[in-house]
Amino acid sequence: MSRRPSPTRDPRGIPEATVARLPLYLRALTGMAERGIATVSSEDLATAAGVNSAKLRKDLSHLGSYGTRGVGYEVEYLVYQISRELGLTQDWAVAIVGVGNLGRALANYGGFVSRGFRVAALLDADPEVVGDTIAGLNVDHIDELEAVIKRRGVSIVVLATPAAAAQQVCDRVVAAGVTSILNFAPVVLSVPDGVEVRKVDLSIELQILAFHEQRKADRESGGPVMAVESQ
Amino acid sequence: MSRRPSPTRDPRGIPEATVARLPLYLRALTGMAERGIATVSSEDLATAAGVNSAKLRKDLSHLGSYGTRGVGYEVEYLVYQISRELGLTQDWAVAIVGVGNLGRALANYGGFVSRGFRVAALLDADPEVVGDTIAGLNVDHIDELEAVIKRRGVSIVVLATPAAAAQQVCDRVVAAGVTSILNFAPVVLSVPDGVEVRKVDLSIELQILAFHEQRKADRESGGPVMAVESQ
DNA sequence: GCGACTTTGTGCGTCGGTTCACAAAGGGAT
DNA sequence: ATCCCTTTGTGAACCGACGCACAAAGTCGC
Repeated sequence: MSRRPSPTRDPRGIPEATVARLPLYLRALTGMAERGIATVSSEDLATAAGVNSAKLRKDLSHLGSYGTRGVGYEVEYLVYQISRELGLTQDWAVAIVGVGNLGRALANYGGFVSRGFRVAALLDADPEVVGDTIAGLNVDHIDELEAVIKRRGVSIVVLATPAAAAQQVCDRVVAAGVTSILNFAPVVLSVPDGVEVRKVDLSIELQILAFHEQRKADRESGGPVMAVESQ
Repeated sequence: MSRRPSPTRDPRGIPEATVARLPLYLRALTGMAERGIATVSSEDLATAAGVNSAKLRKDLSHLGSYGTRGVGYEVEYLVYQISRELGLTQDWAVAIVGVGNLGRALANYGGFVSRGFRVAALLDADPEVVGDTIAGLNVDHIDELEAVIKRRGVSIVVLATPAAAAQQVCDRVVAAGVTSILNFAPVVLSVPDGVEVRKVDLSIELQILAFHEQRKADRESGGPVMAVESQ
């Protein structure tokens, strides 16, 4: 299903890995623009973004041919092109569901709303917090979910609920027509095709770090003696 | 440098992609254990974790041969094996640097400390918050960074500082001997080899969602009609 | 004790992504 | 106007990861 022709790539089909890096390039570029830098080479931009320069050039080549050989890329122009490609020239109404510690932090997080995004609604089930004003926004009751989504044109929902509530809220959000979800709850959400879920899981990140940390510790103590291990 | 023999894989060399999924399996398994499930098939566990069953079996096979053909995996035993592999049988002291909205949320986040992790220190530069008690922990001044890390045996640092301070704090943390960092600041940290940095970037996740959202919108409106665009 | 059934562990083809290395393209100096 | 120098854009080899499909292995019922 939805097989791709494969030999000829869809001209607008930007690889997922590239999409994930474009925001990185954008951030580096806006920093440069603010410092008054007019043009930049792939080498310099790659260094600033922490990637390989060949990768950067290939990534940018998927958007079009926006560089000038022998010179580099015009910073302002590239900022515009990447912004447009990422859909940041329009602004997106974001709703945050779950106003616990994390939801509150997200609502107040400045860089979050930086470019193209606007927190348009806060929702929670706890009567204790409903009606409160956080980051200049009133907290609505979760019963209003569907109405709020429609009325304020919310197209991206951030889930910061307890794990137990996440799937249920997710279902309602999807039923209300939302197709982009950023999930902070530690559960695997199941959604129909066509709905994009991205997951941020602090606990998993820590566990991955612990794995590598343990590995290093093992290598140091038992390593040199029984120097087996990948040799 | 550090070339791998490649044909014969290091027996302890677990693929990075696998490591990233182990915490997912672990979470599903602990849930099952709590519900009193004794054994589970790769099919069921895979469904619970939201992955393909072949992938799950291959992942687990990297840890050893812990299943029984015709039966499945013993839940408790597998929990132990994965925990051990991830290094969760010991506990890790974590320091959170930057006690703004996000740092505060992290300090209070329950699931964060779930298994094997313990928030051992909070640090900040702002005299206003230094001395406060958050989540039962005193906030120390950033000047104490090196001393606190040594004294409390911190091996993982969470950076929740403003972007401008992140690299500087990172350098100090690394100089103090820490080799595992979880970075929430929207900057590309540069660290020496051997230091593991994982990055959580809310803004980037949103931008990726916006890209796909715009794509869907394009496809619906202009897609079928003027399907040209770069053709 | 044996046969049928279930489920694991894995060999192998495939695919997306990364990197190298270079030809093509443009700018600036003379 | 021409040549040299810089930097882009990309062909092609390489590499890890994914998923199919199946043989090996072990259990349960009779």
